[in-house]
Amino acid sequence: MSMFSSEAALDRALRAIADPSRRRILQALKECEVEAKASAPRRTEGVSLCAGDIEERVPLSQPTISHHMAILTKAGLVEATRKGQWRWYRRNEKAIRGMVKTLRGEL
Amino acid sequence: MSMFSSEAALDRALRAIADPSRRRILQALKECEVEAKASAPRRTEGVSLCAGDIEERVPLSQPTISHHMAILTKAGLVEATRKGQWRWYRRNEKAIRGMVKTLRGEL
DNA sequence: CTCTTATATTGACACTCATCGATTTCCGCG
DNA sequence: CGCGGAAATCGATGAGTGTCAATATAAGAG
Repeated sequence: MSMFSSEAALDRALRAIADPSRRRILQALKECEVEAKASAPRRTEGVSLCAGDIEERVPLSQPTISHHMAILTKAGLVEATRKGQWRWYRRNEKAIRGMVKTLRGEL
Repeated sequence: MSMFSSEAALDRALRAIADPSRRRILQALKECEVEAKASAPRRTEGVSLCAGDIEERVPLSQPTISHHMAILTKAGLVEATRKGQWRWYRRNEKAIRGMVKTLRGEL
C-alpha cells in the first residue's frame, strides 16, 4: 500500500510532474544530491537547496518558484524544513520511487 | 534511447496521463486485454476497444472520448486502426513501459 | 443514391494554471 | 523596536484545457 494508493494523491503527483518547470526543479535537487555525495565534508544541508538556490538554477521569478515548491510539497515529492529565514528543500526519494512504481502497476 | 528521449515527447505523454479521464480510458483498454487473454477463442479485435465501447465504460460524451483518444494517440500511448466504420484502439504497451522507465531515470 | 451508424470536427463555455509585479509575512540581527 | 533579506501571498493576465451540443465527415447496407 503505497502513499499513492488514493486516486487524489496520484493525481496530485502526476499533475505536479506534468509541468516542465517542476521537472527541472526536481532535477536541480537531484544534481545537488550527487554533488553533496561527491564532496568529502558532509554539510548538514548538503542534499538540499533553498528557494534562492533554485531560482539561480531555474529561470523563473521568485514567486513562481515559491508556487511550484508548494505544489511539489503538497504532492509529497519534495520535503522542506525551515532553518532561520531559509527554507531547505530536498527530494522525497521514497515518494518519487513510489509514484513511479504505482504508475507501473496502475497505469 | 527510448521513444521518450526528447523533452517534447515525454511532455506530451506526461500531460496525457495527468488527466483522470484518460487514465480511466487506459485502464479500460487494459481490462479488455486481460479479458481477451482469458477467453478461449481469440478474436482478431480481442485486445482492442472501439470508441463506442469506451463510451460505455467511461461516463463521457462521444466528442470528449474522441478528443481524449486523439491526445493519447498523439502521445504514442495508444494505437488505432480503422476497420470499416469503426476505429479500434489498443494500448501501446512498449511505449507505456518506456515512459515509466524514462521517468524512473530522468525524474 | 439514400439511410444509418460511427467517429471527427467545430464553437462555445467554464475552469484551471503558469507566470509575474507588488505587497506582505517571517525571521535573525543590532 | 526597526532594519534587511528570504520566502509566501495577492491580484491580474494570458494561455491552455476538459467538456458538451451541434454539425460534419466517413463508410457500410439496402
